[in-house]
Amino acid sequence: MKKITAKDVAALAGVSVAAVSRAYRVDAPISDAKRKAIFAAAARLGYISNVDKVLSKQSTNTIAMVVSELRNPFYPSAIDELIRQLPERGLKAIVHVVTSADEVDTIMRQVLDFRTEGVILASSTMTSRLARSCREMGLPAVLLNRVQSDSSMMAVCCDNYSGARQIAARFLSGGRQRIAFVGGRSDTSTHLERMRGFQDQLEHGGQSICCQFDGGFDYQQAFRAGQVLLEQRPLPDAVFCANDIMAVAVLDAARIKGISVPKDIAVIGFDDIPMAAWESYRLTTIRQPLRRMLKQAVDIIVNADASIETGDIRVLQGEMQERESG
Amino acid sequence: MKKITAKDVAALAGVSVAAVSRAYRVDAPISDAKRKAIFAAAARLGYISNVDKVLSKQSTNTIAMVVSELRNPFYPSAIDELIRQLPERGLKAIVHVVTSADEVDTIMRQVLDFRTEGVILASSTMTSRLARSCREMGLPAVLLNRVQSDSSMMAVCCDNYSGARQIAARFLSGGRQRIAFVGGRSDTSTHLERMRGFQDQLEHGGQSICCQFDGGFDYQQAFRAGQVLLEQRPLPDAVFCANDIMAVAVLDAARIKGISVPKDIAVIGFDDIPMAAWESYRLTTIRQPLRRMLKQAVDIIVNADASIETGDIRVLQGEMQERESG
DNA sequence: CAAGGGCGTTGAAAATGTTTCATCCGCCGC
DNA sequence: GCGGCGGATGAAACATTTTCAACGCCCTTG
Repeated sequence: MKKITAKDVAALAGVSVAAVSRAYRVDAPISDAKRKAIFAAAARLGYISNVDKVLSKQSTNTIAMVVSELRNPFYPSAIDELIRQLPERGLKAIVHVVTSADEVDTIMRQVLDFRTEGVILASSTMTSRLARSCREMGLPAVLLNRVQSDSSMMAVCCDNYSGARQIAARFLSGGRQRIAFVGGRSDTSTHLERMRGFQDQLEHGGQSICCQFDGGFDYQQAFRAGQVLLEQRPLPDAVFCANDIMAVAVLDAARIKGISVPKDIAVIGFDDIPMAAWESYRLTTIRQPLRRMLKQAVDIIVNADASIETGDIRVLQGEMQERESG
Repeated sequence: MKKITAKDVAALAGVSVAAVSRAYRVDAPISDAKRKAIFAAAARLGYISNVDKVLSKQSTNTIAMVVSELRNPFYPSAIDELIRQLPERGLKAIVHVVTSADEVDTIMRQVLDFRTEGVILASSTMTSRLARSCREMGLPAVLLNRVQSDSSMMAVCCDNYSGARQIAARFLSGGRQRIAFVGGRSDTSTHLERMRGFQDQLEHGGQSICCQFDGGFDYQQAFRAGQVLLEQRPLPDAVFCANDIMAVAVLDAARIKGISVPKDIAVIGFDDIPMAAWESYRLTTIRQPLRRMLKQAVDIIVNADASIETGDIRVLQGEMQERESG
């Protein structure tokens, strides 16, 4: 197959080669209409401009990570783990922090502008659309702890479902009778899976969630939810919070009300953020195997040529960290 | 002045133009010796390669931020504040997370590879060398909360010295008599300024630090330091921790020992990380004006053309957040 | 030890892309 | 209506990249 050159594009678009060259420069004197026509022709022929060639030859050896919820210490921990692992593989990392106000297109442009070997997507929202865009652009993307219905994606997850079941089992074997749940945002897969696993195991033990609250994966909101929860009568004697930040908030609420943990109420979280081990909290939780998760994520990106077409979802087991809270 | 082309470089280096072209591609078949010779000749003539031209035409509108201590929530908060401010200015952010094990050269290459309008340096170590490299490369750099002896740098700082004096004054006016200090890492300007301000004000009130501990700006280390501190007899009745993470660790240590805060001992931190406001801690601290600090930092970068030569150090006042711990 | 083959490097030349420059064209002010 | 300004354009000059044949080094093998 003959190589596509600017001349071919020019012929198809009915312009000169000079115009094609100009179309790829941001400040060049060329009309928008002509540039659009040239891009259309180039896309149809599969023309790779010189600019693209230069950029693609820049060796990056870099992996991008997209995160959105920096205030949840789980994400800083994940980043930290990533940058610890990369040097020994000869890789570097770059982090894109996005807000929920950002547009998918904006983020994608940013991710693509800074050329990388692949992207680890750990933002809580928009992940599926971002992942699809990456795929269209031929950029390997791995979802971290997000599962999409689209099973052709690549993803690395902690087994949220089974972790939540372990928590329910622990409550049941501890003889807990009135079991509450503080959820995160119901549009996230982590929330859904953790709730489902928790419910399923409770039902398996002949119980069910006695009351449920919305903590929004956020300390402040979960603290208020905890205050309400702890005013329920009869008082729930166990509560599973869908992540550690919310569990910590509930512990704080309990402390203020003088409710004893775990005697009066057991509290268990999920993630095992550094604070869970702190002396003020001693939070029992499911540890997400961050080291292995990020290793797998990087593996997937590095070997992406092989697996880019096939879905590749790896589910790793978390481990219960038994501390004093439940 | 005649434009420098690859032909000139080739002539000076005694090679063909093809070799010059190849020198700028990472995977090109060219010997290291020849590439080095070509780069030397190019540097001498001021030759701008095509690759450089293409890259410099990439419009970035992006600001880089270099951080190193993600486990201290202050830095995630700073990043968060940055990305909140940028969209309305038509800018984006990209974050480089470095470890203390990284080499300055490695980081610089990474920062430069991803072309940006400027860089905000908030890493705790190596900042001065990084800043110098940036200057050499013509990349505007602003130190965030680091001051270098080299006053020609650009920097935005919280007034650590005066904040620490406020804390000492508060201890003095509260009638505290045995006043302790938990320091961070003594090679950082934040540690030094906060200690100096604290000492100066204590001395001004006729007191001095009764005992000092090394908390390494880290929860675990500060927790152990706190345990030792709280076994001193007579027990110190006030302690200033050079940042909030360490203050929180000391509060935890006090809680375990059953020592009452602030009755038996007052604890004050510095930064006002989100956790300081949490119900478990209610930590009195000096709030770093993150919003204004980052606004100033971005201002400096955006207007860098004007001020790049002149040192520009802006010191903003923090504000005491009076909570229950001291 | 010599022949041969593979592999990385090289410069000349061909192919490709970029910039200059003269020109065109539409628009505006006079 | 006319001059002039400024952006857009293509041809051609110029610059860069790629191809290709050849070279030389090194290692294998007879």
